[in-house]
Amino acid sequence: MNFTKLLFSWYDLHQRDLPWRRTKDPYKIWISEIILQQTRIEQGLNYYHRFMDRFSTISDLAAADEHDVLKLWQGLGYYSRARNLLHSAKEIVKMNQGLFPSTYAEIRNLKGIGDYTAAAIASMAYDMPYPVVDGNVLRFFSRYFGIFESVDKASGKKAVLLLARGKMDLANPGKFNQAIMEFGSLQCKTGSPDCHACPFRENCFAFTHEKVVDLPVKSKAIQPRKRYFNFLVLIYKDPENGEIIYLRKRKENDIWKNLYDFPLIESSGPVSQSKLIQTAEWRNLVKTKKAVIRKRSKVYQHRLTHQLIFARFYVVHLGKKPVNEFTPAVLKNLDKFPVPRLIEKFLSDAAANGPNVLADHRR
DNA sequence: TAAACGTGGGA
DNA sequence: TTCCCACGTTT
Repeated sequence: MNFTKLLFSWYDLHQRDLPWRRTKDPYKIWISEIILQQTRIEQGLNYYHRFMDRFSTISDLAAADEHDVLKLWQGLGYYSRARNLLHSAKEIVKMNQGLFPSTYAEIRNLKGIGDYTAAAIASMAYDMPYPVVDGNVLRFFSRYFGIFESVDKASGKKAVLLLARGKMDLANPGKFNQAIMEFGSLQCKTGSPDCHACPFRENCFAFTHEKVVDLPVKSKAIQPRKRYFNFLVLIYKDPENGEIIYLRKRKENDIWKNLYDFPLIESSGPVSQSKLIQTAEWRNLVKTKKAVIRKRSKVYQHRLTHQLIFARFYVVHLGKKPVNEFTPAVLKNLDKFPVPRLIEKFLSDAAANGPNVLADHRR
């Protein structure tokens, strides 16, 4: 049996029924691919449904506020994916009257769409023979062909891409691509691949040479940078509106761009409370003498790929209305703002731990 | 081209 | 609990 036949008979038995597999709509495939890029299917599924309910067409998305797109994306991480989706939707409306482009080159040109996603959309929506090379395909083919170059380097990926082109079923590019990724994901797994029941075992280099555990080869992980965040959760009890909390929109080219957190004093190492309140930054943020530190949180550790963040939250009740550049929000509207997981976690802890420290009980 | 970009599953 | 790792694109 040839490669495609083996693959398809495996796929016909094992494929999962997922909404984006039942459509040829390039918009739906696009959205699902972007969500699934760095996200597991189980988690991505919910986001996909919510996204489609909220933005059912490209024009709907193009007309959205970035704030709302980020809010919908909250918790998924890699927020540039959401910003790029919006950017490209606007581009499609402007350049192509809202019609999704239909050539590989045009698709590939959209912001947020790289080699993998362009191939996925072109093959699944239009049945064009562009092989997808995602993490699953890299793993499977590096084992199957015995590729010992690092698959997270350009040369290793290129080698796999060339071999994938040779295997591609030109009659069914969409099905071939879905099948090969599903195979890598479910059968040729990272940890303990099910070689015993694998239809390709006889021709698999790694299996026949006992190199399954050695492949694929990856470059070594990088050391995360340590950062120390001292957040100031400034609360002012407004006579009319109740507690106001001050949020900061992150603008710089840094993590969580365009999401919200709190006024922040970043330090080069851990800082004690007594040292912190002596700093110029603290005095600049807490201008009034009538301020009370209501709570100092535990240190939250938040690990990103390249950063290890140690965060502490100081809940400060201000005695008088502050004048500052931050975004005021009443407590009940807090959940309208897109925030990173770290902030979400702090807020839910604050709400869960007895009397809400964010509420001002003084009279 | 190497580094940046987040989160969560699972060991 | 902590640690390690997976997942594509951009710059």
